[in-house]
Amino acid sequence: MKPNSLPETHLEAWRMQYTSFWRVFAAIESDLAAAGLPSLSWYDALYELYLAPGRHLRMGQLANSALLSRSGLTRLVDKLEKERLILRKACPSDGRVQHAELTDKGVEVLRKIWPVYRAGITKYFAAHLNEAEARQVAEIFGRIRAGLEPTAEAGK
Amino acid sequence: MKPNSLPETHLEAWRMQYTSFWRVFAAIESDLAAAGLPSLSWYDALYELYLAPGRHLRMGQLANSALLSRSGLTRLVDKLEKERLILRKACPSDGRVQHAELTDKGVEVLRKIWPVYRAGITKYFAAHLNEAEARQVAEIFGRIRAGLEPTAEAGK
DNA sequence: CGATAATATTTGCCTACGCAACTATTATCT
DNA sequence: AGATAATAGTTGCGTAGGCAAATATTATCG
Repeated sequence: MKPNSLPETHLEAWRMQYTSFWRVFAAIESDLAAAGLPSLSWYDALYELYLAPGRHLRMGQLANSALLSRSGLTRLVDKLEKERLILRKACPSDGRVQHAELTDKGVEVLRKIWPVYRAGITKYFAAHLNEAEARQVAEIFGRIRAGLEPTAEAGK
Repeated sequence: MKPNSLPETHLEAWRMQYTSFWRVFAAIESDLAAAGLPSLSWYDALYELYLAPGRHLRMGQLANSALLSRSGLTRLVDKLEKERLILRKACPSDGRVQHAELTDKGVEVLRKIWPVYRAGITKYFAAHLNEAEARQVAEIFGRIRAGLEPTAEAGK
């Protein structure tokens, strides 16, 4: 597709996705706040650590996974560390590197957030999709995401 | 769908949309900044005014359309007004109401932003969808959005 | 081996934006 | 009409997060 060619249908798809995303996102954040829980950025970071082997990641990797800039991640990790949800560990083999490691308390918090987050995803998003549509959305947005993976920048 | 029932497929759809949205959004914002252009929040507000009959809207309506809180919109309008892209007009029939009205200079700025925005949508988003998929995405996210329209809150 | 470049993280500074409180105006109730 | 409630917008204040510069460490090149 040429860079200046954007069919009306595709533009409409973008617009719908754009506005619906913001509304769903705001609704979920609002539910979390109402339940006295931390916001999605905390969840994202904790969850990425939860998935990581050994429950730890380098700061830079975590920044990428958690969709933050490096400086943004540093501040977030400061707060998570102050709450003892993660801890920083210097890397023995490379003095420049810090690892963020999920604590048991961090796992607990993940488990507290998830029911509210899941209910929000269900109510605001999933309730409007049937099974086939969900599969298609996952596939389509998987493709879109793959076009922008940080590692794909090599061929730039 | 029960609020605690979230099939794996639907969750995967959410995750893909979530991360791909943030990446595409960041890429477009980055392109705009690199071109010395204002960010999408400016575009959104100006464009909503452009669409509105008479090219003006009440502050509250504009806040909804532009996906901002009322206070956030007030600050944004302050900046747009300072750049003469819009102007505030008191409503003659209701002293509480202010209208934001798009100026010709505002239209010009919209026209400057659009090519870069369009190229970003095309490259990062639309290039990965065929026609049928685009139609489906528009329809699905239209449904999702409809579930969260501010006006739909009445039945709450 | 020493100078220079590259890399990982942090810090200074700035902007965007939300919530709650405030002001001004209009609607409602008696 | 007068008191009270509702509504529209703005402002005070706080937090999140980005960019560019600073720092610390490691890799590379002569």
